[in-house]
Amino acid sequence: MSVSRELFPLVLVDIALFCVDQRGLRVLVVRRADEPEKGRWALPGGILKPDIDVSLQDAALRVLREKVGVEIPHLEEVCTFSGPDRDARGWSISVLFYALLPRNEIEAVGKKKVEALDWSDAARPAQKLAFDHAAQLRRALATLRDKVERHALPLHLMPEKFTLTDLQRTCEAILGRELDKSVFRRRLKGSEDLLELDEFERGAQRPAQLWKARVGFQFAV
Amino acid sequence: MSVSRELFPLVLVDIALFCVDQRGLRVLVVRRADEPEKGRWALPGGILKPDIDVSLQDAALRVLREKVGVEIPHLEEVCTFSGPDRDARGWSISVLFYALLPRNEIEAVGKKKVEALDWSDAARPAQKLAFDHAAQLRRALATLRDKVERHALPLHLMPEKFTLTDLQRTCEAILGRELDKSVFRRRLKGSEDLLELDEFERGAQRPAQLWKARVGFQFAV
DNA sequence: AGAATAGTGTCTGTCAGACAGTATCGC
DNA sequence: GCGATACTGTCTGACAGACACTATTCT
Repeated sequence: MSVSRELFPLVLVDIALFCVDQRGLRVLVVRRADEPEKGRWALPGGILKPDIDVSLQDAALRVLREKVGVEIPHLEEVCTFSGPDRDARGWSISVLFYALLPRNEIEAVGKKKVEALDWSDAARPAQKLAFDHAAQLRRALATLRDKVERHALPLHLMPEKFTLTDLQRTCEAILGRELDKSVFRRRLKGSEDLLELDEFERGAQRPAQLWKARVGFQFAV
Repeated sequence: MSVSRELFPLVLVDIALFCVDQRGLRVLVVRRADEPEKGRWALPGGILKPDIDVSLQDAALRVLREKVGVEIPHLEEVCTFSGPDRDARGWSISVLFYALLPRNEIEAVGKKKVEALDWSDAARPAQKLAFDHAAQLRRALATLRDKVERHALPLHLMPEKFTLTDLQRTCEAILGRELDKSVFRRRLKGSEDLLELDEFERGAQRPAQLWKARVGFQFAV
């Protein structure tokens, strides 16, 4: 069966892949290898393939696997972007997701890939992004911030074991502001998703207790 | 230009159109006039038409105009539903929106339309809905409730002039629980979006002061 | 007067912010 | 001991819930 191309929009998925490193909250950007906008920086994205994807979320996971080389533990839909002029190929829809990458997997990103990629400042990306990806990034960041602001714990960004100070620094990186230690820890007392370990991280000063996320925890309020 | 149909998913928009009447929060359902699922009840929806729509939101407004016969003041995206099996026509994407219809425009709905439609209980629809529209309705309702729970005022559902008791009943209908009058009114004191009028609604007992929404108010927290 | 609805006042518990204070490490 | 980091205690103000109270109308 063949139909007119003009009757069907191009369907894409784009992903804002966030991580938190020493510099703060970062987002992955890749240099486009193909037209349109070849050579410019953009959020990783790709065309939906109905023959192999079973859902849009599945397509986003595949794109991350193919272009970035990692399995992502957490992916969430943000919203759609659509219209006749946002992509040179014609009427298009982008379904935007955001994903969270654990701190200990940052190094693995892009290992087997040839395309240039960069971890850019999520709030103020150094690169001018292609398409409407600057707006997409703002929306993804706002959605993520809103969730953490509403007291969801971004445990997907943490390694298996972490200290509460680690977790606080991660939240601060997302929100872009400092949190009060006492308030933060008081809130955590009521969390079902945190498990206390009998281990301590020994560093330069007083050892800090280690915690881990409950298996099957939800990134929710 | 012609391309294989299998490479392009069907792109649809569906809308949960809410109103509040004497019975509570209702959602519009229509009886499908065409295959697939002909004769079954569903949320109003339609196929994106890239030749006339300039965005998905625009497509949703057009569908409401065509199938329901009203201009909707407020439309908001909820999320997408996608996959190969949710529609008999093949791999499909539905972008779900919810819309709010002012109390005084309920009567106008479906006047010039032949298709059967019904205002169904939004929390417990009487009809068994086609496709995955039952899940879509649950998501739309959850999104709307979340917003009102977070103290957004559903002014889009109100007529031009209304009493605070009216507004409270509307919030209660959405949330499915009663609110405390004193708490509700205390909150409204700080609202920038409400304007006091020098008019009163005279009813069976003590007259109630009338209010109106600020022009250009946002349905936000 | 009494019922009904509109609108206000007040007590209380919870929780966030602020910040001081204590504990335990390395040096 | 001293600096640094981990962790706790406490005061306060904002606000939500509960509920009693006053105000104004109709019958």
